[in-house]
Amino acid sequence: MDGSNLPIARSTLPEAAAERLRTLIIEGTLAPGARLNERELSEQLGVSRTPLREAFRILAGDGLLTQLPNRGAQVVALSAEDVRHAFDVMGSLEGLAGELAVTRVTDADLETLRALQAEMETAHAQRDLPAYYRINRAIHDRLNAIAGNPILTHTYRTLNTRLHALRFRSNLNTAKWNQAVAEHREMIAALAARDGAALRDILIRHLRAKQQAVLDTMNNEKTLGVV
Amino acid sequence: MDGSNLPIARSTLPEAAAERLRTLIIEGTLAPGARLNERELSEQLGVSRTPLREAFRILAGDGLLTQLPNRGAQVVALSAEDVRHAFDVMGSLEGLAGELAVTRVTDADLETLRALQAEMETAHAQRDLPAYYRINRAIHDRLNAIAGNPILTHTYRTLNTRLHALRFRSNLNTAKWNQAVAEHREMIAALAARDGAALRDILIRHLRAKQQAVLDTMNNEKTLGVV
DNA sequence: CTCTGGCATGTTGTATACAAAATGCAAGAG
DNA sequence: CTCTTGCATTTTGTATACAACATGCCAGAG
Repeated sequence: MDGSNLPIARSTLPEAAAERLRTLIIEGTLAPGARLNERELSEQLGVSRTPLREAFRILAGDGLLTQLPNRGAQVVALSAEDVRHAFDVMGSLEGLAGELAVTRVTDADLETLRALQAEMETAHAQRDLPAYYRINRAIHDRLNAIAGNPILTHTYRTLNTRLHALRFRSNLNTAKWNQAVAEHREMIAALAARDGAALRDILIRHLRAKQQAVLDTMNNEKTLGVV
Repeated sequence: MDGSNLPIARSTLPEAAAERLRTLIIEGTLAPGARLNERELSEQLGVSRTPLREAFRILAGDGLLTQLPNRGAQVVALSAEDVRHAFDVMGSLEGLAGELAVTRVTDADLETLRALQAEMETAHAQRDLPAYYRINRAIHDRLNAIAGNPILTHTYRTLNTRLHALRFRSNLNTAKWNQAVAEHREMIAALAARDGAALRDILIRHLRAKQQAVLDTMNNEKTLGVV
């Protein structure tokens, strides 16, 4: 047999339910702080309580739910402080990704990234925010892949998922957006130059700006009473 | 009511079972790669399969187990490559802890750390390895606490737990041990001087040495056929 | 002898029933 | 009117029964 054994993603009910709930949480359908009734949810999802409870455990491991004994599961509500902390950690991790990527990047990788960068510039010029987000994520995923450290990727992705619900709502003013796109250009330049320290600095700066944007949005919403 | 509401650690069966299994895995009673039979384990632990399966999900979230659909749970076996990756990430995280600690450390903190350092020197002089490990862990936990970032602490601790089983077996030759103690001295000096960059460098170097020790041990055991 | 197919057995996946705990409400005391 | 106390109801926790799937063995064909 050759190496082309495609795994066929057979999923179990707990995983499927967890995936579904994850989406509902990130999209905000299940709001932060909401308590999840097992019977009710199990009926809505069409599964029994047993696999649903396993799904809860999965999501608790992801940091999307908290579970209190005899009091059920609850969607995590991140405080501004939590966001600060999470971004600090993500910055460090992405900085490491940059340092590692520099030691492993190939010309083909750079080609791919430059293509993505071009797409990003187009999306930026056309003020296409959804496309921008999509490409942005693709670039950062790519960088993580080049770094070649699965544990790093997994850790980063988990933290990122927790923040995803918030970032969905982060507003990007023109100045910040311009800045972000410029930073992406710098990133690719540093990577091409194999300058790990520079890439690390840019990535940390880049993430700090994102952090600030999210915090500003949170603060705004709080002031306006949106949440 | 005053603020002294002690939480009373009421634990549920899944958490208790997970804790128990965690210990068994770290101590090596449940060896890496071992498959866990649900019925058998549930009888041994005196719980039914339902809470045990939730325990499996918890441990899978910690990265101590892998679960395959219809094929049960299995203790994770870390490859040398995995260890390398995990230590790289831990280094980055501990480096961040150092940078953050520098901005928040108090004189009282330094006093505590110096006391621990003195204990460590004693343990080192007396060649008391268990005591050394205990104090070493206390110092690193302390540093994380000073950094004041719960998400960082949690992420670090999770990774650390995964590696714990391995470090239990890492042999420390005299030269490496001397080096490690000296690095601890440097750490405290950098922290006292509030020199974040220096502290970060020391911590990363420190962890890289530990990484090498663990990898050497793994390699030895493999050569000798211990595992 | 080797390989395939199918059956018996064991193991995991899911649903459900029952037990235990928490919650909300209402009645009564202060 | 407010606070406490006990009960009814709801909700979560655990055990168990049954279904679906995987595994290993054996028989029979080639």
